[in-house]
Amino acid sequence: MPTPPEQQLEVIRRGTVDLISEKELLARLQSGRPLTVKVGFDPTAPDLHLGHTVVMRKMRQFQDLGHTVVFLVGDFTGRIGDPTGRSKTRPPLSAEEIARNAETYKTQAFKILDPQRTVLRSNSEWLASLDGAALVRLAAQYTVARMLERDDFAKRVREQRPISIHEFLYPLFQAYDSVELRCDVELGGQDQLFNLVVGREVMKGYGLAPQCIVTVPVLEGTDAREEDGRIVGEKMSKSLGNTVALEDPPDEMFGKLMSICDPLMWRYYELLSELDAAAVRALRDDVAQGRAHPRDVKVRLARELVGRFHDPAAAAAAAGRFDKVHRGGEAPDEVPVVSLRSSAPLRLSRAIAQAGLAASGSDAQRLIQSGAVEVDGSRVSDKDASLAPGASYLVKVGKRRFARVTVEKEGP
RNA sequence: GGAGGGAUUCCCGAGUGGCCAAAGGGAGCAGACUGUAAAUCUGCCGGCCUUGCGCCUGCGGAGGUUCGAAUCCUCCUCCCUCCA
Repeated sequence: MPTPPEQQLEVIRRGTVDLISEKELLARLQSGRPLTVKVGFDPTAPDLHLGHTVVMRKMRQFQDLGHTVVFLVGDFTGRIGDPTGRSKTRPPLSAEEIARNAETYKTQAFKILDPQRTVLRSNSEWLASLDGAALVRLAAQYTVARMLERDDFAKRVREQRPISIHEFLYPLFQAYDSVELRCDVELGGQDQLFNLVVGREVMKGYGLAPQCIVTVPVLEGTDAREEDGRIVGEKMSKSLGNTVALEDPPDEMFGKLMSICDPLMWRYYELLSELDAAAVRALRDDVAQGRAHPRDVKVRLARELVGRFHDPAAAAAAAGRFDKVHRGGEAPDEVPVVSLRSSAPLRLSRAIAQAGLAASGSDAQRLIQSGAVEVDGSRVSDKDASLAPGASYLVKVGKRRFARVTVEKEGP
């Protein structure tokens, strides 16, 4: 029993930024056939993170409404890199790497997507063999002036910074993917709007009905901060190191989520939580009125997300350990055990470095001098301190790096 | 094809012969404060050890000048801008 088109539109509209256009989309929904919905993913970052899940949840909604989602791995366009002015042409990935990344995508993506309604494709399938004539035809579909409307290009023109010709190919190729797949809808992050619009124009040039466009908000990374009541920060991205990866172990995922600033927590609730808007608003009111502690509300968020990508039991356990280690300052149940050998007293700085708690001996000395090191529960601030052989020590560096260091006597 | 500008420690960016492991900012780490929040303040921020006003590595690459070079000279590599 298919959902009525108007109702489908309602579901699709929820939480989106752009929808071009509702009228066109409604008409396609009314056709009654399953629509082809394309979403592109960069092949160089096989670690999916929470940022990806925003769009993936929207994909899932389409699937639940009976449509087909094409999970398109941009292995060919990945060689170019979406133009940012920074990126260099990337070396093509080997067939093995592509296959491996695709595999990783599959296992991670299906934590959210419905495998039955997902088609996995790679755009090298058709782009790698595109010949000169085809390229000319494609390039003829768009003008330089319109290309320069793109923010990033416009900015570089203004600043007289270089733009390589091949960067123009990225949006064109992405558009060509839509031609090849006869897309009804292309879905992406808000930052993709330009590329998606190019897709519409190019499709028209090929005599196809232009795809509808749906964009969702871009999730800020864990390092985003509040400024003048607004959230300011780069998008979540692996290269910026501000992600919460789906594959992060429970403790790590929990810890990362607890470290976000309060205003960001609401953003995450809005874009990632199962709670509906009203429930989130209620939580927000509770915190504002002092009825709830922000920390507890953040714990709730962290547990929900860890529970979804692992399981509720793991989430509860992670919460417990978090409390013990970070609130109580105790050592976790399992600390790495390191065994070192020495005949004479072993310098503490050296031991810390060898145990992997610091980058180098010099670094360890600095940490000791700044008061970051505890041995068996008491702070050591003498950089020349040493550990006697034949004993075991609990060494703590910083707030949460621990190791059980055993110094074994070494014979002559 | 012609003219000019540039390459500095993780990033940006000072530095035109010794006082430079190299200003300043960012990032990062640590301490204080906390809710392991965030913001703020403070410190650190190449490596090694026999911890010494010690040694080694370091300013695109290779040579050279000099008692001494990130700073001067030569060649090379790469990048950018403008003109055509």
